Amino acid sequence: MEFSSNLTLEIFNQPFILEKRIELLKAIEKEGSINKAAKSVPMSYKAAWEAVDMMNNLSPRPIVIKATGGKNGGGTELTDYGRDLINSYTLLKREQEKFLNSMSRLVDGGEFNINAIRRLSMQISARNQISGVVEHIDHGKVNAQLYIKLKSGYTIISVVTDNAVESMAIKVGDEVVAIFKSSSVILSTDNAVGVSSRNKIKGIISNISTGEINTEVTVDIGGDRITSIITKNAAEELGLKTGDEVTALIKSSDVMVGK
Amino acid sequence: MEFSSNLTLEIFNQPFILEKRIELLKAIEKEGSINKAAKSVPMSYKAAWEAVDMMNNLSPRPIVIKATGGKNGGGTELTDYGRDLINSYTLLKREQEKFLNSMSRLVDGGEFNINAIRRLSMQISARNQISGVVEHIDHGKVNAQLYIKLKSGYTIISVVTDNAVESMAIKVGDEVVAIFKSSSVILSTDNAVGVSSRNKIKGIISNISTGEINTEVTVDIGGDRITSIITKNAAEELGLKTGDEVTALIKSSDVMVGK
DNA sequence: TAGCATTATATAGCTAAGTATATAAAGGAG
DNA sequence: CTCCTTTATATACTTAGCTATATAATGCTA
Repeated sequence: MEFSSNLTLEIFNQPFILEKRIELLKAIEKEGSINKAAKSVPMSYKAAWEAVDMMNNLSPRPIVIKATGGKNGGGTELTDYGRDLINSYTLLKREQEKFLNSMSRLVDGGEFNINAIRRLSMQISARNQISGVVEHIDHGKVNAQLYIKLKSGYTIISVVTDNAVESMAIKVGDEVVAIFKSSSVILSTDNAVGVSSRNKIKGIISNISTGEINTEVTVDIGGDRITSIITKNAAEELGLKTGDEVTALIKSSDVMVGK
Repeated sequence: MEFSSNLTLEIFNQPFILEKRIELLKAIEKEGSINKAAKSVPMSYKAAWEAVDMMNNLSPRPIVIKATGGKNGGGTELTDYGRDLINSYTLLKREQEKFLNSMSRLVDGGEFNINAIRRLSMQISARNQISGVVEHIDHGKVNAQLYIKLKSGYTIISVVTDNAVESMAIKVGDEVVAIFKSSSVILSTDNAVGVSSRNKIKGIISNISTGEINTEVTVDIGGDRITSIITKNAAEELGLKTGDEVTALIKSSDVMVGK
């Protein structure tokens, strides 16, 4: 069984953006006129014009600028906002397709139960959720070590059961999310060479928020941010302040993987 | 902005189940005939008959049984499979709506970025994902303690940052998922009264899978199951075997929350 | 000014999908 | 066997949304 769905974006309960209209907008960007765009999609000029007009009216900001008359008789161009809209829609559409695929898989696999489905759209309390690409998998007897390359260049190692790797079908090259609680992150002001934790990530403190007991430290590691919660005392002993270079230490077994 | 979507289930690339048809099936169950059902939806008999016929043809198993002639002229009834289908669809539809709502929220909140959206549909490697209801929240200075009542009767305590509680809008009565890694679960054969961990859950060992280094122990706690990974040595020392009563110990700070 | 390719607008016609309606076939109940 | 209410099937009509097409209006260019 396959699920499908036609993701439409509504404004004032009016269909605003849908698959076909995105195609039209793309064609307009390419062709420079509603006329040619309509032919290339293909659809009638009337339908195309009405679609464009409606979108422009519903949208808080214009999506296209239309010129009637003039050089080459005028033409129609996308605004920056319009281009943003296309990109956003494409992104959301892809994400929704992933969601529907997961649903199909659950139903087909006979694993159908409300709990399995609930997990499909879930927010997680863990503060640190950094996406990266699996660059290597070390299969052990029971556990597997995933090497996740972040866009900041660092590699985070996650230890999960072989079982999990299999059931989530994680392969090298997959984009995954490294998940760990902020309380699992220990900070060090030296290079922490003598510490056993596998993940040692250097960064600059971008924010310190001191509470009565605990202190929340945000470390910028170049593109991504890691949040650590340590006791107020520890923060004071280390003399942490914004701009300092610190090393974030995370036990690889504290890192979970999301896909 | 609002996203909407018309979730259709397809078989052989043919629309199979959609909103309207579910309404029809429900009406058939209630009325006992296509005729009356069509009137109550409302739609024409022809449309109703064709819809039912198509569904029955596409489905791997019949959805309704139709009798022509006989007592009261015959009638149409749902099969158990048909009823399952309605329930499943309703469930999936609700889940999809939740997903779309999350998308709307992300776009409206201006938090729009691919990472935020990726997280919407994510599987997590953590083995233990048990759903329950929040029965109490203890707000501390930095951390909050969530008391999650499982359907097995046990209450799991999770410590997360106040921040997370707020950003996920977790309230008493919400259905949430307690998430923890199997390696965070320690097992004890006595009642572990002298142990500091907040979560002590008694259960019966339903499965033991021994590897070369680690042993995976599944504990049935009455309705839910907890998976623990401990070293092979530890398992042998405790003399664990299927059917034994054990206590699963989980540090409350190792428990994350999903919603 | 005449030419142009476009936007803007109107109108006629087509098509798919539905409604409304009529009619045959079915088969148990009385 | 006749009655009853349904399924099963066919036909004419309606409607929404589209296409196809024609025509004005526009404003730069040569």
